[in-house]
Amino acid sequence: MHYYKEHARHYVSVDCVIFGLHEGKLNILLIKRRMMPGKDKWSLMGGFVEDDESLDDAAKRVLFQLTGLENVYMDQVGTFGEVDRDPGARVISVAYCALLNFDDQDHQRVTDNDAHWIPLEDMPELFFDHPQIVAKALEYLRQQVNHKPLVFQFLPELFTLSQLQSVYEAILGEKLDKRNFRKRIMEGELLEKTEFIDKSGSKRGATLYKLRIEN
Amino acid sequence: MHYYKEHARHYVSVDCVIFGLHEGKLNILLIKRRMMPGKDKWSLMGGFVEDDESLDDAAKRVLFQLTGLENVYMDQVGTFGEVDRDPGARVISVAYCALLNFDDQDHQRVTDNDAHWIPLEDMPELFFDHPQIVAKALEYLRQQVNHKPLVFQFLPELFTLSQLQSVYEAILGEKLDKRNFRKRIMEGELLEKTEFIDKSGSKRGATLYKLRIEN
DNA sequence: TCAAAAGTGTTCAGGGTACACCCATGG
DNA sequence: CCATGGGTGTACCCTGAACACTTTTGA
Repeated sequence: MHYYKEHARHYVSVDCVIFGLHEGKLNILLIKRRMMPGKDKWSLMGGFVEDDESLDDAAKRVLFQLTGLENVYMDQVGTFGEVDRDPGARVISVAYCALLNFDDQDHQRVTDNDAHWIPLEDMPELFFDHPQIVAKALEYLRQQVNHKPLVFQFLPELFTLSQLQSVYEAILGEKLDKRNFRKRIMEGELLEKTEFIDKSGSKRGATLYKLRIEN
Repeated sequence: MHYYKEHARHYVSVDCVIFGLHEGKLNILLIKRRMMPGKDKWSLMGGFVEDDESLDDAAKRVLFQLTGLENVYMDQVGTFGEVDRDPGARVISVAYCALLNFDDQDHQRVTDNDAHWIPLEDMPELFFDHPQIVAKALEYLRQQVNHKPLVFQFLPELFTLSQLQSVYEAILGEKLDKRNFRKRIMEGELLEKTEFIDKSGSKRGATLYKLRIEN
């Protein structure tokens, strides 16, 4: 069983593109790196994959460290392995995207990690190949949003149709027609009207909906 | 710069799901493993990522070793990192799919590697998590085939519309209507009629087409 | 009473699907 | 002359897009 030993071993990391919706805009959670290489530069939250954890577990751990959240929706979006992508050492990075409800996060943890929510449109310069990683994650999100029920990850359990529409609009970056949107979303039969009314967004009040079957 | 050293390093491999079209069916190139673990079992062709090569380069190298082909269309389809996925050692595997023209391969190399083309529908039991890798690659192929001009990778430079249609049918696993297919494919304006006629498939002969602009 | 968001239907166009026959040729 | 694959057009349906007014109520 000497076969494996002939070969190189590599640092493997996970990098998380964490999406959240804040003030009607799609935001990404970025950190200021506190260590070299890239100290004080903006980057994605990442971490190394250790011996006893799968890639998915590593991604969950990293997300938990930063936000205090578990059971968050995550998907692998690609793996980045250029030899020189990290100037400090050869690191192969598996990128994940995470979708979370902005209000659920543990703000203390986020602050402690020097992390900040940045609207997509104000994206600063990022370290390494992180711009490509973000681009890939965003492409993934936009492509999947019409095929999988991803949008609900951004919302609380109960939500109004207007809120739901604004999530779509934030992700796709375009305004949608209200009547067409409601017709389409209702045909899906994913939603269930509740008895509750949200009066926070309007004087008249809007019906709150929930997902019909959990997930 | 001691930061990296605290962390584990891992074997990283690439595994290639190599698709080709043979006798009207979608085939995958599989090998009988010649070494432990998994000796004499069917598996995908893979190889370890070395220090001086990117993931993409490693995938190209593996494909070249097996088929003698360069400049083959390849895409990354996912990364598999369960701790115990390889019983011999922890190996994180980046999966690629490759699409190639069956007739271009170097048969000698293929034979030397104990590789065999197997129709998708006759897939044998595969080692490790290779069944999931194949499933992911196939899902990717089917999803992308209507968005990217992947199908031409399976064909020679000149091809008939019937050949093109049979590629779609093999990938999607269903028969298509000839008139609708031709109408749709012609509206795309990707194809250019040539002066050449292929008499090998029929007595009447069929017009040969090529891609309008290279790739 | 008015501003601000909620809620609600119809029309039209374009794309996708279903469908059947003649053509050219080699054997 | 006939078997085989090559090549062609039309009718229908359904999905997706455009579009405007009424309702409710807190301030």
